[in-house]
Amino acid sequence: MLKKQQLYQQLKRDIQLQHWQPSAVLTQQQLAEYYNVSRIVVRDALQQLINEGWLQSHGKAGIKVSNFTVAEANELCLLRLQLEPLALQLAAENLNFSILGQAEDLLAAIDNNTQLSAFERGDLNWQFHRRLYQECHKPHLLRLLDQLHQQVSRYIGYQEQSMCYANTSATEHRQLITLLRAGSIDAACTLLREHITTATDALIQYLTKT
Amino acid sequence: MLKKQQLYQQLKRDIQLQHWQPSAVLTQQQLAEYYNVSRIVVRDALQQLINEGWLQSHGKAGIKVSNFTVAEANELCLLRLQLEPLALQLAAENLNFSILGQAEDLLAAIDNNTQLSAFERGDLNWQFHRRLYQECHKPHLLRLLDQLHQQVSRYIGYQEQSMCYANTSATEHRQLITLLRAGSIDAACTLLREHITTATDALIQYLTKT
DNA sequence: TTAATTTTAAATGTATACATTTTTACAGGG
DNA sequence: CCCTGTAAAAATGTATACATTTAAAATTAA
Repeated sequence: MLKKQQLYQQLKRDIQLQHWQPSAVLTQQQLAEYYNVSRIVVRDALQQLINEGWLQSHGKAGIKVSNFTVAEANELCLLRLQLEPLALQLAAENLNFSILGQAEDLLAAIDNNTQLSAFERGDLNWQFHRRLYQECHKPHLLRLLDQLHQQVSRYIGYQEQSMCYANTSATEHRQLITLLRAGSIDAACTLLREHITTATDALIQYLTKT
Repeated sequence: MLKKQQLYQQLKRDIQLQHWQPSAVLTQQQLAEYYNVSRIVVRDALQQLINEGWLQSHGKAGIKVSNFTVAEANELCLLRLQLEPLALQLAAENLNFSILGQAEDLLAAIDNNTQLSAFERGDLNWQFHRRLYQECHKPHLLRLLDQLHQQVSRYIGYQEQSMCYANTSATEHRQLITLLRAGSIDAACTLLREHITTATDALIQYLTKT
């Protein structure tokens, strides 16, 4: 595999694990030494991570790890509420039983594996949502949704401890599929909105508690 | 200035001017020779342009210039309709006379300079909208709006010839300011929606005509 | 002639080396 | 003691060189 991609993944993971603390200042050289790759590779990975919001280039002040605020969580929630139901609605007319089945398989993969790490569970979780949205066939909308998900996934290190909402999440996913099968699009969108709000609330509760 | 940024700007401009035709296949080496810089610089600029949707990496098939479709124009319109009025609404409570004045100055800069190129006019146009949206103080929302604008600005080469809607645009801008001054937020949002739709229609009309 | 396989060329990824800018540290004057 | 200006050092931008992969061409066998 490409070293650039390896480092990119590794950096994301290490940020999620809070190995690099928020607002820590990183330099290309540091990282090149630490991960034992050339600075070119580091530069490529950094630019990508900056574009995706994991890092922030404060110009001369160096590169900082983006930190997390309640305000940001609320903003991301607002944007997801604005775009995800839209995607679901547009996708609805293209959702057939085959696709819904694929989505259910992803849910099964989560439930059947009690050993999954928070990261793997988070990935599958998004794959589930994404599989449904995908059928809207709107590349730009999907791109924005992917970006928003990236932002949210930055918090996943925090969520690992506060796993309390995992069960309600699974239930809501099942309900969503049921509604879509029945063709109750509006109800599905409403449920989705609640789902997003619930997840955000759990996260905010955790953030404010610590 | 940084060479990377120079090349980045130049490439965007050349794509807008259709110097590099849509779906043309570019290579790093070609571009490095053509623009007389090292491949490192080209790589950096390309990655950024790929992230912003100007180019598409087809893996082994090389890098292609994104082309334009009516479907894409419609999708971008849909997303703008979803997010721009939201930003305006959120910004509304923070808009004071000073900020509205600054926005009007930008409009004046457009009107007073009949010599402006389509690019410069497009820039100022966006600066006007952006100045208003900015007051929503939602970094992620603003980031998404910037991205959407980037996508739209890719078409500007096409718009240059079809300048017909410039006048109505200027009028709508004035009305928008007036409504905001009067505190008629909802009316302003409605007008904004019409504004976006009008601009998109003009573009689509041009795209389908040729 | 075509299909397959080896060889060759070219493009991209990566590393090292050099240049330019920026930061820091320190010395001397106010 | 602080301020400032200059020298040293470190970090980043850029170029060149090398390595690896991928695409193309050509040669050979069926």
